[in-house]
Amino acid sequence: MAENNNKTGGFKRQTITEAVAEALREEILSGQQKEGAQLRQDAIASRFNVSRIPVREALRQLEAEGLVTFYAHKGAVVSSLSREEIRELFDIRRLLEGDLFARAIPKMQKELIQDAEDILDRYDTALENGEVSLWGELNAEFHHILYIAADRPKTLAIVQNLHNNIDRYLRIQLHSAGARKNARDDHWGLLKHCKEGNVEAAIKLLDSHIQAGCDDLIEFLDAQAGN
Amino acid sequence: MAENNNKTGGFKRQTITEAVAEALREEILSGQQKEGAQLRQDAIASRFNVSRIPVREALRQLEAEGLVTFYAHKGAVVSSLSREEIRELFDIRRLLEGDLFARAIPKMQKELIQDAEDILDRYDTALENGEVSLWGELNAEFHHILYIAADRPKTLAIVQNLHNNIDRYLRIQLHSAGARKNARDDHWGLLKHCKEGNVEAAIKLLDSHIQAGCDDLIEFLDAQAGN
DNA sequence: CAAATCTATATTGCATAGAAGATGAGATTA
DNA sequence: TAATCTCATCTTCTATGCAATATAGATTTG
Repeated sequence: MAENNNKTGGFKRQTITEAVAEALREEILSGQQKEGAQLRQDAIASRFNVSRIPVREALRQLEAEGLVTFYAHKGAVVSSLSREEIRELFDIRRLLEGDLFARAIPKMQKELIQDAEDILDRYDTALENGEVSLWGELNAEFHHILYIAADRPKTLAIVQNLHNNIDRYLRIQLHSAGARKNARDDHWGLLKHCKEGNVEAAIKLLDSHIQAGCDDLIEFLDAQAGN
Repeated sequence: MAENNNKTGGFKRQTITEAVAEALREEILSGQQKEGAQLRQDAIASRFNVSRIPVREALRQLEAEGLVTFYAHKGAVVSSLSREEIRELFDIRRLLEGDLFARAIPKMQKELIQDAEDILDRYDTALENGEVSLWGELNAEFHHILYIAADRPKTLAIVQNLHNNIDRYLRIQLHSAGARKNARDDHWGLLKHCKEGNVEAAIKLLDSHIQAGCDDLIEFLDAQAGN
């Protein structure tokens, strides 16, 4: 607990509440805490060597983000999404990310496209080496860099939250090699359209890319539920 | 849908945290707590006759909703939005509400349209009688009923949150009689398109309706800042 | 007189503890 | 046997208190 002790020169002071929120969020996103799991406050508190108060505050924040659900006097559990809700979140993504992408493409600088290219290269090597956790990170990083030039912080925050609510399901689906390869091809295609400034083609591809991801995921979940 | 009529003493049907969150949210939405206002925990706690713990948890939730901002060791203040952020939120509304509306119109039942009509009638009388607070409520109720048939809870929740972030600015603008009358005409037009099942015209009108609201608001804010 | 430093006070952040509500196993009854 | 009740136990929920931090005014210093 001595790592928080930045008395001099500490620009960013983090309270315990925020640190716990971040840690728990990461655990949920990574699937370490699975959907429906009970989040017992004193267990979490003793795991982080803090009291239950900052744990509770962190859980309230995650509740507002949609990642956990509170039941009065029964505690918090990791939220779960129905098929319909998953589809709905993907539909919202198509709308918002399409808008972001269309706004971003005309404003992209060369170096930004270069950065995106670097990410895709690393993505490809991660794919070959089967580094699953890296794959997810780079995928998120790539999509993020595509939208950053749009300069739309509020939209980006919503999109980020949508990803936070979906990612733990997507992570399950990473086992589908076919989906990964399709995603890779799509990504290079998206980048090509960016370079050429072809907004219409780019958006169309993004739309089908997200839709395909959704369909793959649902199919995977159904298959998993059926076995 | 928040009828909270127990002002003195104990909150009963919820946890105190949730009750405080609801009450504070309402105060911010209504403009009773203005943007930039310091939300001192002790003052709020003693005002509701509770301790600071549920107050802090409520504030964390409102933070995640975007209504307040925490500064470590300095406390929470009511969030404020720049012109650009306001515009952005309205743009997101156009996207999401357009989608909701398009999905809802084909599924609307007669009685639902009747309910919407009733709301508009009450809206008109409220307009004539100058009942400002009622106006805002009915406006929200009308828009909500237009989207409910879409059966898209996640989208609706996001839209609801967008409204929560915008409404206190809109409420300032209610003084513009012209805007109110334009809104009324738009609303009747929207309902007419619903009855006729004319999705395309309905969406187009909704889009310009929201856009006009945004333009009016920005203009109003600029004029107010300039005086 | 201005700038820096110190001190007092107010406010937040967190821990501890006890009250309130939920859960489940064993006892009791029909 | 089956259903219901009771009680012990666990967990959450909230209050209280203390420590850490920020802020403003007073004091000192150059």
